[in-house]
Amino acid sequence: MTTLNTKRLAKIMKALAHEHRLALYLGIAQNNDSEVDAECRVREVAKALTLTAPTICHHLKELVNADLIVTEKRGKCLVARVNRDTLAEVEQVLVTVRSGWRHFF
Amino acid sequence: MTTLNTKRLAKIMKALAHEHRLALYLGIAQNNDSEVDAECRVREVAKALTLTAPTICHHLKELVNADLIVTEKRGKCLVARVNRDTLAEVEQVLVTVRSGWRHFF
DNA sequence: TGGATATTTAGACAACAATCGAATTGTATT
DNA sequence: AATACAATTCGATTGTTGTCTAAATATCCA
Repeated sequence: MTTLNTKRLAKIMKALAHEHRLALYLGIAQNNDSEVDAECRVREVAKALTLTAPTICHHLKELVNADLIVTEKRGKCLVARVNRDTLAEVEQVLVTVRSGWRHFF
Repeated sequence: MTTLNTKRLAKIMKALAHEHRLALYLGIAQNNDSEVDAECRVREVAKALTLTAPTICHHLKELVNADLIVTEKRGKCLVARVNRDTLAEVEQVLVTVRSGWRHFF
């Protein structure tokens, strides 16, 4: 787990900075608690977003790359779940900033 | 205070999604608690980031536009401070997502 | 093995965004 | 009013990214 410096934080933000990608992320988060996180996210969500599969694939890669989600192949399909640790890290920064911490960078 | 839908959240994220702009934001946050928030942020931070004034100006506008900061002109100079409400809103979403809320969109 | 379904890669294109230099506007001071 | 300093606007350029189609790869099942 890398330290959350400005560069890495910017990368995480960037991954969430696009409406479609954010919706994708939130969609994954939604279906995340259920033990049955075992459907084909990609194709399913693709429809909901009226985007093509390659585009979704591209967005997924960015989310993975920012450590926001992890993916796993199950049979033909791909399942994804959010990485709560990353989320917690970001939360931490926001709280810190909001409460006026001075030693960030 | 607008509702924090996907679109608006994406916009906020986008404002923080660039390394320089994030650094700018964090810099503003840093000098924020002090009652003496009364220096020329822009030119000052511009030097720290090795960017030109127009570029900083551009970034500031995006931060303002995302409701992340508010600016105020004091004499020749510009002072800025973070909008904690927006920050709190985002925090709220992250906490919500992390704890598995299902009713976001 | 062959067909069906799902994801990924590759390549192309259009839209967007970051940056700069030059010129402009605003404000204070003399 | 003139000068000096700070910020902004404008226009151009360059690099990045979201999206698509077409093709490739992977996995399951009959």
